[in-house]
Amino acid sequence: MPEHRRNQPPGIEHNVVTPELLSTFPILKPLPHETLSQLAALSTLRKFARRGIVLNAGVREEAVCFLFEGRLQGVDFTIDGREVGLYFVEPGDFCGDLGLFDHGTQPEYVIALTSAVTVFIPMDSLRDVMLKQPEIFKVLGQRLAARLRQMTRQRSLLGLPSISQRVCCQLWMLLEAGEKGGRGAAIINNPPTHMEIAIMLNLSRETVTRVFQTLQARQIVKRDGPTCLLINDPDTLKALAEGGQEL
Amino acid sequence: MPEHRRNQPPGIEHNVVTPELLSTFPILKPLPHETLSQLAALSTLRKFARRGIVLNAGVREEAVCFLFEGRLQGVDFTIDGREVGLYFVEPGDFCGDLGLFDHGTQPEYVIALTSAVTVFIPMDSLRDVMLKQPEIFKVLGQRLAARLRQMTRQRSLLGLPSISQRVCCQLWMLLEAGEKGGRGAAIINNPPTHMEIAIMLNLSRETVTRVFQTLQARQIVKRDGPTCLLINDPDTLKALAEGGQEL
DNA sequence: GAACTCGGGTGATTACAGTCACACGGCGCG
DNA sequence: CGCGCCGTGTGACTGTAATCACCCGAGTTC
Repeated sequence: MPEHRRNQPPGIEHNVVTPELLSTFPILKPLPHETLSQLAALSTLRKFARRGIVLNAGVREEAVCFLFEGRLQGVDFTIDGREVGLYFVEPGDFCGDLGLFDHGTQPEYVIALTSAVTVFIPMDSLRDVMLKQPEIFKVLGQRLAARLRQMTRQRSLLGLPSISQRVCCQLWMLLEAGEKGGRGAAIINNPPTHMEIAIMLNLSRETVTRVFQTLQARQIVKRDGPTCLLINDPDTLKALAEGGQEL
Repeated sequence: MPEHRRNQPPGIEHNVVTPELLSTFPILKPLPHETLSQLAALSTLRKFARRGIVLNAGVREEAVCFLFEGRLQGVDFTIDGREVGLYFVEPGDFCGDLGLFDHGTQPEYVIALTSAVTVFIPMDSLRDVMLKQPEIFKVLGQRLAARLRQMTRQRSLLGLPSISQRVCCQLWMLLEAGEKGGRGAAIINNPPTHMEIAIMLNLSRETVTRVFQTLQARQIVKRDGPTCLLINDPDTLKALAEGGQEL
């Protein structure tokens, strides 16, 4: 089969994982080409439809999931079936890496928020690589630490008694995570739906909608099509998030 | 100075950190004696009164804190000053280790719930040791993973709509963490105060008290002095925690 | 032993977010 | 095309947990 090198996704169109594809992920980039080739040979490319289940909770997942395209969300379910939003996974990032460290089961579900293209790298192989390459080990440790930091922040969000403050704080965090456009206005691309925000903040969907209504009425944010949320007035949003101002 | 080897705490009475003291911590135990001696020479023994601040949030802590005696709690504060309970630290465990991985600042406060005896080991030295001893690195990674798992569980607790279920779930987790006495009855030693439970569950102290009142009235739990909580009926508690039964 | 603090216990009141019910527009799909 | 789903928008109602105010007893400290 002749290998056409197209512009962006190497190997994608044939559902084949190439070393080049793997090297698009920042964590894997420093690895020698040979190692990448070995990993690539063992890896599988998997596509998911919206709402598809990428990783199952409670089972020992046998692979780490690297996201190439789309957007994933880590979610958990309470005993009574309520959905709880934990974190988002953006392209270039990965999830399901906890087992690398402790051989345990996957603690939470990961689902596709949009249709998504992922690469599954077998956990054992990746662990071998990681233990042999202290650099990778270090970076993975850093990522783990970052996850913990993020969870701690999110947890303290939930402590906020004011509901609108919670929503504004979450918006603010989304803004920080994404590109922070120039002063005076910013954009959140592909913002989470009201429902997705709601489960991250322990709120009902309606409550989130009502907060957004108020924010829009006060011209602080503005919808710009279904894939874009304009933040007209980041300063006020920040003030609201920090409690310096009431909604 | 003649060295008296007393029964339990080696060096404690003189505020000196000995290699023996360090080796009482499971993570450090596998280290060669020489390494322990080097670490011990750099470490300091610090005692804290109840409510004392062990680690500060937002600053780059220069040492990892190992708990020898007492009980610590990781707490965060919301922007409006509300306290949020994150986790407990029991003797033999440690905290403030996140910076080992990413050189970042301490994300949350750690305070002493009781008077406490701790050993502070300089972060740089410990990091050197960890990078040289892959075994230790691995164990530290496991601990980090465990923290993440625990936070995820705790987070899903917060999603429970029923307040009493939340409290029962938390009690159940405390039971699992501690010794699980024989069938039919169990004990939680030094249980958290109502206030401490409340901030972990995003509840008010009064609400926790009321739930406890109901639990006691139904003979499911029973106070046994200020330092001991008897779980008379773990099965019912479990049912309540899992929502199989209403309170 | 008085004066504290701290943990726990209780009632009355009330704000407020959840729930339910329904309506509407866009979009994919048979 | 019509159909149904999904994300959003809105009103009415209501349960419920926070808040406030207070009390009590047990330890500490001076």
